[in-house]
Amino acid sequence: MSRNEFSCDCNVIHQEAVDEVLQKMPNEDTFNHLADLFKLIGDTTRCRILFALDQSEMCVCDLANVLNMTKSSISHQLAVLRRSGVVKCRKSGKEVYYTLDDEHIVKLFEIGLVHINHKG
Amino acid sequence: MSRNEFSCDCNVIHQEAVDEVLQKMPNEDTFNHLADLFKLIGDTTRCRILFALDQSEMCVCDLANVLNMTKSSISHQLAVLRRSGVVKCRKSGKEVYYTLDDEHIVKLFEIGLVHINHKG
DNA sequence: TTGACAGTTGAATAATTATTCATATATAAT
DNA sequence: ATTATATATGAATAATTATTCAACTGTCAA
Repeated sequence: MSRNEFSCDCNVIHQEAVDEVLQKMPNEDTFNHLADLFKLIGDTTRCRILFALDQSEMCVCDLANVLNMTKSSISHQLAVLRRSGVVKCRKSGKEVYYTLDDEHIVKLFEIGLVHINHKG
Repeated sequence: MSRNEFSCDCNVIHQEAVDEVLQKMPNEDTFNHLADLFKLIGDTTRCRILFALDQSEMCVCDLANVLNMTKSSISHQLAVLRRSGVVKCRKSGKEVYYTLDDEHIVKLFEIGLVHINHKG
């Protein structure tokens, strides 16, 4: 199936290395999920929302004030984050309160921040 | 400056929480760099290239075969990764060999993989 | 020197997506 | 009931970007 139809336009130069790496490569789904996760936090607005929610539970208006953006923008991004399962919300009166619902996000941020300090 | 011109279209509901979070928020540049880092690895092709290079030094043709994509595609993405300083290359004869040049990338992948296994 | 191969790169195309705008819903207050 | 507020959401717009295609450079071999 996947290995029988070739899209690459060149020959293998180091067959051993290629075979060895091919064996260790995770499947397509894994890479798609991995890329989706990083894509999710690869946006300034979502980064800031998640960072804020890591400090404190917040409603949409508070987030809009912290980020200095419209409620609509924030709400759209919160919907994305909610669909991906990294934040959860509870309703109380007119307001909807959001919290971070994923332990790994903060760890990724920590390593990311170390990375930034190491480079320019 | 940044706090005097308001783009948000609502009032603060919880002033204390907002102030506290605002104090702890990193600056704009930090979030931009952080988002750029995650954007960099938030692409299936680049994920696979980086994963492959973590296993073994490889030339462009080998990578094209491992990923089953054209040399041109791979080369374009390698250029992106090179500009961001996460891979480096050495030339030998006709070939150009790429290696991973960033300790943090692998750590981010590890956490990402744990994340995937925890969720769907 | 000619041809083949490895790799790069600019331009074009296609796809994705963040924000805005307008509107809709639900809750609270008057 | 009516009005104001908090939030959500669909559609449109604008910006970003991954891949393809074509052309180019540099290296090796004959």
